[in-house]
Amino acid sequence: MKLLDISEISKSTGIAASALRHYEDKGLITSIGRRGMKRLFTPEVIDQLALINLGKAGGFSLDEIKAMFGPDGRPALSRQKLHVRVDELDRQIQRLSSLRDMIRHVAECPAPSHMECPNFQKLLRISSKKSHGTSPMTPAWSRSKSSSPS
Amino acid sequence: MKLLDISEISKSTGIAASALRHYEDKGLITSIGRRGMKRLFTPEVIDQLALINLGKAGGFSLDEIKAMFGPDGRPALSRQKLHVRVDELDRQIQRLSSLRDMIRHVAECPAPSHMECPNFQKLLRISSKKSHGTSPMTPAWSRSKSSSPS
DNA sequence: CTACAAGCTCAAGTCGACTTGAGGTCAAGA
DNA sequence: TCTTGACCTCAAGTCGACTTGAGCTTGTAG
Repeated sequence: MKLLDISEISKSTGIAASALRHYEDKGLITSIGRRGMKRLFTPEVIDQLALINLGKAGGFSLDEIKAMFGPDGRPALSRQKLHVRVDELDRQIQRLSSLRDMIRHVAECPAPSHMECPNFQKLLRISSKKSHGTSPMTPAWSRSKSSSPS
Repeated sequence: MKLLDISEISKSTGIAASALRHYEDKGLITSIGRRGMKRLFTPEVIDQLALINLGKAGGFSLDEIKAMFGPDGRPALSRQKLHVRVDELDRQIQRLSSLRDMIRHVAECPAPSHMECPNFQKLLRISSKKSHGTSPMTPAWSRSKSSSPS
């Protein structure tokens, strides 16, 4: 089984070496040794990193991701808590769908100010209701860099 | 039309007064005047705040939200750009759905380490493929405080 | 009239997830 | 053997979205 050094991992995942070190510091991934001073990883970490990316895309913090599927591959959370996550995600998906519908509406509605459009108002009210379910979730997967098509 | 002061807005929306000031500083909402030194808002801002919350839930930065539906209610982005947002949201929804399925799987699969479960592997590969579409989106609506049911 | 709770401003701090920089180490090729 | 370039560590910096704190102002209840 070929062992990979940090730059190979970085190249094949697109994740910066500094970030990989950071992940190791935080215990999300593990290097299985060193060649000289350089870290060596098994190809397996590539999958783990895919999982980490997915978790991040889902808005979970590194600590949470670690708790859900640790570097050893064993979930450190109870079934119960995982199901809570699942429900949170379902709500989040609902919210995103609402938002998408509203943005689509904004893009298409000819009203000068969308706040005056009864249709828009309706969408807004609906989405407000929905979020009043159970969750105090206050997310924002901040895009910091990248994206932003001028 | 009754004018509201900052604490009334705060109470009815659950958003901290400091955050409301922050939003005004950034130009997301506008107070229509002062009573003495105290800001006065029209009830309309409550809707705007609902919209802001939705945008945040969608992972947009305050600047982006401002660009999409400004404090005056006029979208400052072209239809084109809004549609790009819509597509981004669709992809994000896909990602979240994948993640939800995987977490659900982790919660239910009896395998000692989910990475060894072919089923899980499959889910992971599928979700990796999907995100290789068009987007460089690297989100994470960090939960910082709140939530975390012990 | 005076006290006070509630607001205000402005600067500085916080939190998570990294990035950047300075200075050190080492395996491998010329 | 010497050089080099890839990697290392550790501390400090950055970014967004607020929060906190210090010190000031003011409408209103007593």
